[in-house]
Amino acid sequence: MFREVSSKTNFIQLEEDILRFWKEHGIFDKSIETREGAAHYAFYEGPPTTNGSPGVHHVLSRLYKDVVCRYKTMKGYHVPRKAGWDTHGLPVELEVESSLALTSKAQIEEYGVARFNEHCRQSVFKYIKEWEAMTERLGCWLDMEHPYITLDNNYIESCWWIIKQLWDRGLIYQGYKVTPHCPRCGTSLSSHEVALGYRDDAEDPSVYIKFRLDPRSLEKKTGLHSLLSPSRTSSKPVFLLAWTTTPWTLPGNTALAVAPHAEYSVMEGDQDYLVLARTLVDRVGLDEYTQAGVVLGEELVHLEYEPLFNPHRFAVQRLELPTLRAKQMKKDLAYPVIGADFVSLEEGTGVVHIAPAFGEIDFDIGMSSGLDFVQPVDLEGKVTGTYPFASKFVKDADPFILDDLQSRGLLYRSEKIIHTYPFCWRCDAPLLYYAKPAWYIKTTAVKERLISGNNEINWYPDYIKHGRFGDWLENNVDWAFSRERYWGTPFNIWRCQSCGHDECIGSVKELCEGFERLRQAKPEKLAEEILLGRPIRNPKDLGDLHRPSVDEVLLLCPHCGDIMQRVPEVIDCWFDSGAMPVAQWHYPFENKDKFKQNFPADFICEAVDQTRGWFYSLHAISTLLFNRPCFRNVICLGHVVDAQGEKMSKSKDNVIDPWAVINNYGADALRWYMLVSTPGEDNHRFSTKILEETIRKFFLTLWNTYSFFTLYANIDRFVPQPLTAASGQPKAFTKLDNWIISELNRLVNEVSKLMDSYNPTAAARRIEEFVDNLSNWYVRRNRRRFWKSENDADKLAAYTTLYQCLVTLSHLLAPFVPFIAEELYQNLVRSVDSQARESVHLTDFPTADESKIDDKLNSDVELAMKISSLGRAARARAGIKVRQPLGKAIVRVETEGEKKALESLASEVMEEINVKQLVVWSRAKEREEFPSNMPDYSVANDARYWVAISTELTPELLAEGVSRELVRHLQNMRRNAQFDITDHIITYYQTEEPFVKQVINTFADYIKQETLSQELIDGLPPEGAYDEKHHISNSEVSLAIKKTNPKH
RNA sequence: GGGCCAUUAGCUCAGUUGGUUAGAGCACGGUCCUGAUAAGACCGGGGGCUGUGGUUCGAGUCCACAAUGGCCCA
Repeated sequence: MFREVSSKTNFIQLEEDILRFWKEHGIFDKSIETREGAAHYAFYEGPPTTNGSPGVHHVLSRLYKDVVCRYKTMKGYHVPRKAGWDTHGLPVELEVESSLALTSKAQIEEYGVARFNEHCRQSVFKYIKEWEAMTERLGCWLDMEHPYITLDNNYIESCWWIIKQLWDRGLIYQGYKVTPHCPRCGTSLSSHEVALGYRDDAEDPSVYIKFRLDPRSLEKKTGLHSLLSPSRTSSKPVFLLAWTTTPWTLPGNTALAVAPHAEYSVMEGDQDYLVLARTLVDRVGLDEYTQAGVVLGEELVHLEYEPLFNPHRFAVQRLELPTLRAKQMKKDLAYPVIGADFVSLEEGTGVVHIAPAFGEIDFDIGMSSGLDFVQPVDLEGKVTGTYPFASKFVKDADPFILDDLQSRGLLYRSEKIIHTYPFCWRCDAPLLYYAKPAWYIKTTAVKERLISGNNEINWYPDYIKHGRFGDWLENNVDWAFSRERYWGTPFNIWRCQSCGHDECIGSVKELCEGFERLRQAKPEKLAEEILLGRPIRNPKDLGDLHRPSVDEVLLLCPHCGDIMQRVPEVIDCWFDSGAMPVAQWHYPFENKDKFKQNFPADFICEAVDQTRGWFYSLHAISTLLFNRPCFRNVICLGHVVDAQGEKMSKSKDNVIDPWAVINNYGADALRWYMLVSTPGEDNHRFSTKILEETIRKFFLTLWNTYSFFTLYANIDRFVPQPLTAASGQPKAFTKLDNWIISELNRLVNEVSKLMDSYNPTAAARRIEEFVDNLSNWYVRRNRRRFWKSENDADKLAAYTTLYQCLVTLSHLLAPFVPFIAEELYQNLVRSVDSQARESVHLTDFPTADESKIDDKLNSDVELAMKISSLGRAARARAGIKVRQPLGKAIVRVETEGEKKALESLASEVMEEINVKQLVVWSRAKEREEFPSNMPDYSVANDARYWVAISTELTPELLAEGVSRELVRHLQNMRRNAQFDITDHIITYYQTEEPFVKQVINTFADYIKQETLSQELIDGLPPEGAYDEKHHISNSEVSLAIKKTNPKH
């Protein structure tokens, strides 16, 4: 016996029970252990950043990972799933900063790095708990008992090892990186944060600055020289006119850029010449000037001009790029004019002011052209040096700078402009693009291998491979992977205080040895440091490798014997996560076998924003270390957006809490909805309305089929037997039995194929289609076989068929909706077979029995459905209820084959459209045209088929119609009276209409059988009977029913 | 500003290598069926495939440009 299944069920309760079952019996562990020794399928978990509670938009990737891994497990693979948590980085720091109400790096240092980092650690673990709870409740199986956590010492040590490998190969160097910098918070912002703070109504100066060309360099250049010679007697100075909205960057100017192929006008005024792009003269509006001539931009290149502010005069260093060595003091300094293709001729003057200390393009061109690097601003945004406007905040310095230039006649014009400018999303300070020291990994050294390795990866969808990801690799630049922050993997470089020598430390052991050498070689140095009040730490006592304690470890410089201390940076958290193939196993310090077994990954899956994030950091590190890609298959998902297609964000207040959804609708419903509604790579619009639709359409249909089965199977005490041997009478199987089994096996094939090509959406949609067919065609057409009273071979065949479908479905559904699949399996399989595996998730994925697939039968039934559909349309057109039997239907099909097919299924079609006779013509043989206006027939057609239904109502047909009418009323009454489905009754009727009485007599057997009536009594019902009055055949009929005791 | 993706009915989505009348579900109106179903069937209204050009005998499918949205990068 099966457990009784109500047609209405509480899915939430069901899921919680199953979660308990899995936990109590360790089903997840078993699903992995039982596959030990089988082919290994390596999965890498992309670690979620644990800086906040999981939202419904985080559910999607968890889901896809789970579905694929569950599928592969059922396919016989050994699929361990180590969880991982990304615990470092700015996102975590920001979360903690806001909780502690800290707003700048200075405040963090004042608060104490040790305490601050401790908060980060706490915060991370708090969110990990939430993630664990949600992951588990969703039914996503992941080994969260043994996760890798990027903050673990072992994890950090593996990262150190990687960096050391690269360091030894000369792939790590220090350079500068221009980042959007918040001067108040003292920190760089990620591009995402920058995007949060754009304002399009920022007011800034819009100023035109005159740069005086060095007369000595003018002598050399013939083009300009000859142009100017007639009036050179008056020795008017020549200026290049440049435009800027950031006057405060002018002290950092070290070059001017022009477009080599553009024309520049030389404009003559009373006092001077101004040079600017010809096409921009009118826009700038040089009314008091006249054009003296035109030169090409390239003729200006290599001219030199006088700096506005010679850094040497204001106690600011002038460095040489790319070496960053300080340059000699020079009084008559001159900077070069250079040619560059980025010079805009749309706005400004066509002469661009270049300050390599500010702006990425400026810095890049500084590096490639060997310009000077002058940094007159500190990290708080204050002007340094001895300028008249020194120590002012840059924006406040602007007017003073302009006054200064004005007084020297170097300001041509000063206006205001409203434009878009980024501000800090937290503190509103204007962001400064600022060149800061940074450490780089020379990924460009392996660029070709990065690209060729990408070709070995299967991307889903495939266009990412040569699109977003491929493009990114083609434009590869070195990876700036250091951060001037606190909570992260400490960068394992120690630098000598005296000679500047750098040493990379590759393990904790090396660190200890280095310290030991210092202690033995220079005990007096150490003592000195301690005397100076400096905390010194022996790495042996280092409980935790994070800042600030790791900063207190000093080492001995092998070159000069002085003390080395760690550089202040921590590592980009993307490096952490990209290191996981190695670091999750603490490789190479332990687990060499585990690493080997799991590298490279067979499968990873994340959202599309990871192309430049985790997908890249994995690929880059793997290529650098092992010269090969580290994942074979990758699903790249779209994002979850709200019902309007807008991004979910706290500020828009459209974030959906997954718990609210799960507690309302259940995890399976959420899973199925997210899988089916939208293909993985598209954006997922999240709508609870459509989620509800999914439940109605799929879950309730499936559930009711299941509930229908258990209801009748229990009544008939059905015992499942192998399909082929249903009571030894395979002939008992009907065409429809064979058909649904054929469809089932086809489904198994298709689902496997789609899952093998990493397409759960298409697979799930196929299942949905099958369930629809099963419920709304197979079960509906075969209902009578289940509820008839004979327990014969035909009935057994029907049970066996439906049972087989449901059981197979439970296996097919297991990866997608693990809860309901388990419920089906436990009740349908485990309850009758104690030898069966403990859980559906420990079973094998079904394989199709090819011999059961009958394509001909599939298309035949499809034709029968089509014809039935047209038949119903024809009836509806005539306005005759389906319940009213009609005499004859004439069908015209195209081919003889179709004719035969339809005739073989004639009984199904006749029953479906309720006619007594079906005549089939094929146009191929019976050539005559199908009569389009047959009297007494109602016709419906589509492009290929015609169906005509006789509308003639004979007294016999009418009588039968009335009998069915009576049956329907009695059935409804049984339901209204809340009789049990198996209750037997006595039926009473009273009517004045002799026709109705006659019908009841004629169809007594039929009525009794359908309504489980033992007797049909013409007369008053006894006390306690349930009665209703109905209009049948234009007369009033009183009906009453009363339960009897069942005979047995 | 650049790159990638998407845009098909009010909503969510299918539409194979370009080929007769562009489909389904939900929603809406009507009719019907039903002792498994919160379901289902039939009819109907509602798109001419975001727009504009092109290639072609033929374009929702191919190409170009544009608009809108999403993502990434500036």
